[in-house]
Formats: sequence, C-alpha cells, structure tokens
Amino acid sequence: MMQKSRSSLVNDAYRRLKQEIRSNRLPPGFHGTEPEMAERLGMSRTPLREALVLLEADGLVEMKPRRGIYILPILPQDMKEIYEVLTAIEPEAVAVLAARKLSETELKPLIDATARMEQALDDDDLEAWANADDEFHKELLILHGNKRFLSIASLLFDQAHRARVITLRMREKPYRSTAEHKTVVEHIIKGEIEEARNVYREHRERAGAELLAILAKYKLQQL
Amino acid sequence: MMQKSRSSLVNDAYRRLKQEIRSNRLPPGFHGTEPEMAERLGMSRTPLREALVLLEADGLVEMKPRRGIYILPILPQDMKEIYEVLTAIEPEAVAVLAARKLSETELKPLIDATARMEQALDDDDLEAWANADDEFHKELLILHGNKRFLSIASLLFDQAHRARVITLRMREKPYRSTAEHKTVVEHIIKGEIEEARNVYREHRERAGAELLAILAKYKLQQL
DNA sequence: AAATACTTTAATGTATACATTAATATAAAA
DNA sequence: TTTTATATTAATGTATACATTAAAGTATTT
Repeated sequence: MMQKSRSSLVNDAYRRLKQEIRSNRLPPGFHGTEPEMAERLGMSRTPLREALVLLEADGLVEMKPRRGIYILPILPQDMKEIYEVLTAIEPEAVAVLAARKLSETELKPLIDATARMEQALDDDDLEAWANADDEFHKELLILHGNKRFLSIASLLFDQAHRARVITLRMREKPYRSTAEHKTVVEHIIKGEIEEARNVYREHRERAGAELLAILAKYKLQQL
Repeated sequence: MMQKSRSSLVNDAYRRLKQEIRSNRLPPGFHGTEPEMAERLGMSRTPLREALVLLEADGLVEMKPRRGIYILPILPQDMKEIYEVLTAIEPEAVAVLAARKLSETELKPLIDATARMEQALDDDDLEAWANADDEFHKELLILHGNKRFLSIASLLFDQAHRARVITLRMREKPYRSTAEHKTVVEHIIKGEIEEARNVYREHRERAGAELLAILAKYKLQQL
C-alpha cells in the first residue's frame, strides 16, 4: 500500500504517522488538527492530507469533517474480524507451500524465524518473540507469492499490532505457539498438505480465541 | 474504503473515476495528466490527487512521478491471485452462515440473487447475470457480518470486474455456476456446514481455473 | 545527416491563499 | 442566572501559486 513512486513528503508522513500509531506515541483516541500535525511533521497540509487519506483507508485514523483527525482504537470486534480473515488466508497459504515441496533452503526464512522465537523465549524477551512471530507470518506469505495475501495480512497486522503487544504481557508465555510454528514448518517440509493446513488453522483459531478471552477477562474494550 | 465523511469533491472524483475504469471508458493503459483529468472532472488538482492516491491504493491506477497517471491493466497473474484470495475467504464465510442456521427470510438476499441469475439466463442477458452474481457474493459477506471480508472482496471484485465482463462472453453460458449457487444456498439453509464450504470452494476453484484457461486460450495477456 | 548542447515546455510536488462553516466565546435579553 | 443571539475563532475543503525538473523541441556543431 505504497510504493517507491509516492513522493517523499507524502511517504514520510505516511510512514512516520503509521509508526507513531503502532508505537502508541499517537494513542487511540488521540485528536489532532491538520495544521498542528503538519507543523509537527515539518510540512504543509497538502502532503499530510494525502498521507492521512491513506491511513484512513488503512483503518488507522479517521478524518472527521470539521472535527479533525482521530486515531482509531481497536475493539474486540475488530480483533475478531482480523483473526477470522487471517484464519481464512494463512492456512490456505501453508497448504500451498506444503504442496510445493520446498527445500529447507527455500524455507530458511521460516526456520530462522522459529529459531528466533525459541531464542526469544529462552531470553524471556517478549518483544523479540513478537517480532519473530510477525516475521514468520510475513515470510510465509512472501514465500507463497500472492502479493494480495501479503498486503491484506500486512494491513491486518498493522491494525492489530497494539492489541497484540499489550496482550502479550497478559498471557502465558507463548511456548505452545512457538511449538506450533515448528510443527507447521515440519509439515511443509514433508509435504503434508492437510496436516499443515489443519495445524495452522487450529493455531490461528486458538490464538484468536485466547486473545479475545484476555480482552474479555481484563475488560479491555478498546486498545 | 471511503465513507460519508470524505468531502464531496474527493468522493465524487473517486467514484466517477472508479466507475469510468470499471466501464472501460478509461481503459487499461490510458494515460492522463493531473491538470487534464482535473479539468475533465471540473475541479482543481487538490481533491483529484486525494482521490487518485486512494485509487492507487486500490490497485486501479498508478501515479508515476513526473510521468502522469496510468490506468492499470489486469494480468492473468492478478486474476490468479484474486481468485486465490476469494477461494480462501468465501468458503469460510459460507461455512459460518451454514453454522448459523439462518432462516429463509434472512437468506432472502441470496435466494433473490440466485433467482435473478436464473432469470437472466432465461433472458440471455449476460450483464444482468453478472450483476446478480456480484450481488450474491456481496450479500453473502454482508450476511456474514465481517466488514473486513466485505471490503477485501469488494476491492478484488473491483479489480477483476473488467476481466470478468469480457470473459463472460467467451465461455459457455453459466448454467453450472448458477446451479452451484443454488446448491450452496440449500446447504446453508439445511445447516450443512462442510457441504456448503466444499461446494462453494469447488465453485470458486473451477470458476478461477476456467477464467484463466480462457485468458490463456485467447492469449489475453492483459485486460 | 547525426550527434550534441541548449531552450522551452509543462507536469509534478508542495506551499500558500481563501471561502465556508462548525465550534466556541461573548454579549444581550429574559 | 439562564437563555438566546451575535461575534469571533479557527479548521476544513478547495483553489491557486510556484519551484523544480523530466521530457520534448530547437539550434548548433561536426
């Protein structure tokens, strides 16, 4: 959802704002006006607005006519929807990879990502774990090669990022999740299509259910 | 991917350009400049550019720096990707609807759409058939309720529209496709989850394969 | 005539200007 | 004091201005 071709300032604004939203420096509910945001970014309103239009299409902000810019929260309902889409897409991608009989060299990005997940668990570094997890999912879709799978999933990861970061600290350490990733990779290597699909699917369904349970338990109605 | 909130001119430009692209009045490969397109739409470059940025995010146009605006063609590879995503998403949605045990009243939009597909076949009106088909798929996802499913599918339908319209005239009349839609609705009504999912999945896979075969047969390398 | 250098043109990327209007603040009336 | 009316402020939506620069065209040289 943006290429080299986009001019520099629009691109800068898009990237910087997205990063600030991800990192919660612009938290959900934040309200700003175009002049003040443009000033903060050191540009005029014109490129800022083009970036905001894109961020709005990404579902990260809302431009309310005459009321300014709001950073949108993620609601439990959003997480439910996001996990539903990922549950539909990713097991499919995994099945295709398994059918393709990839070599371990080709699967290296996935193997490396699982290794880093394990290392992060040993180091008790949840943020590193989350990054490795993100990378696993992204590399999976890159390997698959369907650009639309990747861009849809990336959009959803962006939307869900804050919620995942927060809930990561509220649940058991992700030993099981890590093990499931390894199992999936093994099924892919062995070309076990349905097994790969099912394990991944169950992984996604369980992860989604767990996350929603946490949101309910802690009454996190928005993030 | 755009709401009431977007101001009128940006919205107008977005809608009109999208419609002109769908209808091939702005055909793939078309090249324009901002001043001339703005003039044609009766507005300045500012709102036009905001609309173009959105259309570019939708994958319908490309803004090449200093070279102008190009209407993007659909390649066979694009259709392959689009059908893969739909194959992942829609059978999932169908399964959920089947599990939900909906009444025939609630399923009316789907039943009506299939009726209109049959009517269109009787009338030998392919365009009406395509519209009814579009509506079926859209209503299905509306019933499901996951806004992300709907917006993803809508985006893909928009991208694929031209290719579908053209190939519709190059293939057998869609009796089989129509029958499959009816079968799916019946499975949903009876709550037969896996049957619904599988029929729909096979429908999508066959439809995608057929379409790609036509593109290959007629050497349509872009549409 | 071909190749090169120079001009011109015009489109983009961005800043600025401005009219409209929602929201707020202030004043007047009850 | 509360309500209503008016004035003020300021943000949006859009148009316009302008600097930069790629591309096209022209002139110059060989």
